[in-house]
Amino acid sequence: MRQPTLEEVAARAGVSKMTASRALRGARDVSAASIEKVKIAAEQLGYVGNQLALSLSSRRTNLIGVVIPSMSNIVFPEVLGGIISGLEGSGLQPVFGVSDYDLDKERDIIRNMLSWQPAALIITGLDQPEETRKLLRQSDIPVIQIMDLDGEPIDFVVGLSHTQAGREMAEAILASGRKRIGYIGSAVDRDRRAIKRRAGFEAALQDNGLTFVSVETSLDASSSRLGRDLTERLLARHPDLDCIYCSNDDMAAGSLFACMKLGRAVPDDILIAGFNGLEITSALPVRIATSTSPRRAIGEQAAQLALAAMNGNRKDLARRIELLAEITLGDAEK
Amino acid sequence: MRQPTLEEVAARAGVSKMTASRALRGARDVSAASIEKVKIAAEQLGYVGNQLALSLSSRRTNLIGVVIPSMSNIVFPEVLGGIISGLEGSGLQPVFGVSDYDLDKERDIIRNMLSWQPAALIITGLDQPEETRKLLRQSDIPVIQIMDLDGEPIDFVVGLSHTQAGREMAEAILASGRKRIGYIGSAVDRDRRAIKRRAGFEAALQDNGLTFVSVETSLDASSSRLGRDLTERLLARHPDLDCIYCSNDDMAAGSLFACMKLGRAVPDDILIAGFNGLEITSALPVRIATSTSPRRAIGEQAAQLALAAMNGNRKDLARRIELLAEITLGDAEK
DNA sequence: TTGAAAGCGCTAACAT
DNA sequence: ATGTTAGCGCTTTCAA
Repeated sequence: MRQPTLEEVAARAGVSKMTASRALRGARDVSAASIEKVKIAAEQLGYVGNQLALSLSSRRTNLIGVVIPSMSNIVFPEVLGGIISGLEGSGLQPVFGVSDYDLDKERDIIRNMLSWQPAALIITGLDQPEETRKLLRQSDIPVIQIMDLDGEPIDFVVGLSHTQAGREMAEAILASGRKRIGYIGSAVDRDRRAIKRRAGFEAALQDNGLTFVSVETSLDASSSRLGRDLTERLLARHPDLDCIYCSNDDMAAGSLFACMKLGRAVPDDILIAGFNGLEITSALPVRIATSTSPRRAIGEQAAQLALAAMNGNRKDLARRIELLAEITLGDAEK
Repeated sequence: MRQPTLEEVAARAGVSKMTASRALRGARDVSAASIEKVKIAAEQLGYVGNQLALSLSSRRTNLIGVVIPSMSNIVFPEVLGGIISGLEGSGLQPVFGVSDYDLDKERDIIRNMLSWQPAALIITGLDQPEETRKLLRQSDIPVIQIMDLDGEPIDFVVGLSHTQAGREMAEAILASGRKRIGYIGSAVDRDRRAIKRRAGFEAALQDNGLTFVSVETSLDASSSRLGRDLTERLLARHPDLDCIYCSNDDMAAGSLFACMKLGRAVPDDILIAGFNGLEITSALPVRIATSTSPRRAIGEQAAQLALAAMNGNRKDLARRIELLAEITLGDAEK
């Protein structure tokens, strides 16, 4: 059995398609009697409407395309949560794609999304290759890039500087007197924001005449297990480290667990630092150092920016919205 | 500047709309010369295509609607990952909605999704009220319910019995000799699968003449922080517990952290049990007890079932696919 | 306040 | 191998 169409609703209500359409959309210029009749008919038939026809006809959709690099890192679902909440009540429907940190895949996803004529696009990062940027520029729909800030946005960007976040963490750690610092990294070939944090961190070390004493990295995605394994390897070679900077909090949690197993006192003996301020950092037996990324706020602001760009004048809107990461040394805080 | 249409591509290539359409879709009955001309024209114009028109005209979309209850519990993004992977190469595009465990919100999301004429719908749980079920039955598209197994599916269900998972964990724990068991629960008003696990666990206790010594619950969403706080409260009142069953692994991790802070030996002194088999359980300094839910497999199988139901004969497909949770007592394993 | 006509951009079905 | 016609289900536009 086919879905009933507007035409059938109209027939049953004894009015024209147009009157039925207006009644269902809550237009003003319709008599109360018509509205009543149409609503009843729609209810009886179980009318649902057809967005394909609606959108094709009206030449606009209520779709917002969202592309994130990963689903298995809780940070991105949290950003999505922020986007959903920022879109609440707007009638806009987010559509997601996951790129697996693959820029070619990202381009394909974006191309596919564009064919749905979305009202706006929210994509992660600023490092899209020219081919993708061209696709987006041609489309003429507002593009909001999120999470990063180090680079040039296509239209708008909402994020934070990871280079600076890395630098600030290094400075705080150095200020606490640590000197023999190691690094553990995940997905080192593709997590571009982690690479920026590391670069910022290293730049600050260099300013102080230091470098990482040792580095352990992997191509695997970040996980607490990986953090634990890389830490064990790192400490086996360099037991005298007094700090480990981790590519993110998943890694840092694992790093902490490794230290606990090895009987290393955190943070007195060795300081563990991550990035994101995941919920778990507030429950760990020891508070590690971390920068709390405003990821939910990024999602919300991006959603609101998308709404504003769709409606108002795009030129009037701020191109760059910088949100700050809040740094803490955890239990090593003086 | 408007997006170029197929008509414009055809004109530039010097062929009809239909030939252009066929060429772009890789149809057989088109000359190599036409294909070449059309592809070049499309490339030059930056043609993207319009899925709205395509789907309206062909009366089928490549959309799969997916409704999950939460984004902040990593389990559901992992299911989405499984769905995405199961859909890979099929040309199908998942569209997500998050219900916040709210059945009214879920109904609205489903209604909205139906208006996009999806090829199939994947929704979480079996506990939809009659109104939602009616909506889905009327739509005549395949509905795959996931995660649960305790109840009657609309069309298909892929999941596991949480009642049984709870029962099995209780039996394993009792077999290990524990007798004074407490429970901590999150989102107790809405996490219906956690409620089923608890019920199964309690049923097994009862079979052995036992009950929970004490219970601490909260309306808040599960988190390691909540697990830690509830455990502290529970142990303050009942320091003699020899086991705590937690609503899930996030809670259990927090519970473990609380025990570590309190200097309680896990698992010798007190056994901590959760549910899901989250990645973190493999990195914790102590292995807790947990049931590893096959959540990624559920996503993949649901996706494949959706594909099969769209193409083949729905009647030929298994209505219920049961996947098993793998139980472990962690370091308490004999 | 209501309706009729036209058309959104594409494909199915039927030509040729 | 290619083109023509009709139409998907709705809204826009214009007229009444």
